[in-house]
Amino acid sequence: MGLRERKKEKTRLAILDAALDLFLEQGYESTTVEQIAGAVDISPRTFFRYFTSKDHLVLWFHDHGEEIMLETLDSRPEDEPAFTSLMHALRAVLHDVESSTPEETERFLKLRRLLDGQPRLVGLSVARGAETERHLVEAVAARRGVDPDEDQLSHLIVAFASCAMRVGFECPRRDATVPEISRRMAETIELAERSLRPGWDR
Amino acid sequence: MGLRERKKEKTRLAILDAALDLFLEQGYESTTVEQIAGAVDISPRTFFRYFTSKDHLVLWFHDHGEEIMLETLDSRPEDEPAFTSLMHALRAVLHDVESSTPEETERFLKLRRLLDGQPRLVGLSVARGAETERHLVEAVAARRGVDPDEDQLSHLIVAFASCAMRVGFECPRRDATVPEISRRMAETIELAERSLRPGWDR
DNA sequence: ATGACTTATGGCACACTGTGACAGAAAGGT
DNA sequence: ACCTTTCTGTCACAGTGTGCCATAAGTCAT
Repeated sequence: MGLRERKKEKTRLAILDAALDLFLEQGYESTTVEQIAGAVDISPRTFFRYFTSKDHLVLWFHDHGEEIMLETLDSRPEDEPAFTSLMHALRAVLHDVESSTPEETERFLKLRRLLDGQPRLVGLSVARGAETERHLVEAVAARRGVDPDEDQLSHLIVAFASCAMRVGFECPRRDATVPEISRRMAETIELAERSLRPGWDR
Repeated sequence: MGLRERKKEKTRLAILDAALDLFLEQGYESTTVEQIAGAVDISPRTFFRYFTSKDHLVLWFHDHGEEIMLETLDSRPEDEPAFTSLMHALRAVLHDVESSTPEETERFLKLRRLLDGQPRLVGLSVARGAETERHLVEAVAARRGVDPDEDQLSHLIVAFASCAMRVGFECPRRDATVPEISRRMAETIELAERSLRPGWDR
């Protein structure tokens, strides 16, 4: 990994950190790209080369999460019920958060604090989740050997799973620590599994 | 209802119709507010007095739907399980679409065609749905006599319900008629109810 | 009708996001 | 050192969305 790439990664994280701090300090809307760029000493134009939009900053976490979910899904046994596999994938994301560096953890918590009670941003996040769902539906349909366009159950399985994820992540309001979030998420997963009829996902 | 209000309503619908047609014709992104305003002979400034944003055009349906759902929820017996009530609320929305005027139906179908396969717009719609969910959670929590901040099950009930709604609405790709959509939605509702353990929503 | 009142509209200036194009700087390879 | 590739800043520009103010249209008296 050359100097170039290392520098880029450093810049990317610097932008992200500066932005999160500014957002938490003065609010998302009232922070401009110009301010963020100023804080890390780059031009606004360059900002848009690192993040395609201001919104993209808030969605940074999703890209990573989606990757982990798809990988985990791939590694689960073929004959495992799809919803169970998805819940494992969800736990894998959680585990990744738990085992990440302090810097990453802090970013994650800052983002959570930022989202908390800001419908506009939660909306963005949910919308991004819908995008992820499309990929998951394809993976699930492939596993079940059906056409994703025709099979409603594949859609429902993924939709229910991402509901559980969303409830688990959003529910714990106020400042929370990673262990607290983790516990809460585990509770939600259990609750979801208890709510569904055994074998519903075939 | 005075002349003023009638005129306003007429303008609002004229804007909506012109916008939907332009969107379907040349795409959402490449249609400007200026064009839409031009098509109905108002100034761009006035456009923003009818719709707070260009995106708002796409969300027009939600406002109505949310209203119906909350009303229906209110009219259901107190002791009915919450998820069942939500499914009834969903059927009420559907019924409203079925029994609306040809103009309204056409708008609905155009909107569906517009959303179809446009992640950006589906995202908007989903994000708006998250907003609705917050209101529904409050209503459901009130019915169940719990604090919405503490009770995960209330969140899960609403989340599952809105999943079912989303799957039902999105799933039928391609041009569809209202009866087809309706049938599909009924299927989804049944599927969702079959998937859940009886009494899970207490 | 005439006038007074309220509300809707248009026009203007403006801030902000996001993009294309180009020139110069930085890094990589030889 | 050189040349190539990639990154960066600057500039110009299109588009969305808002505040402000003057004017036009509607409402409601008398």
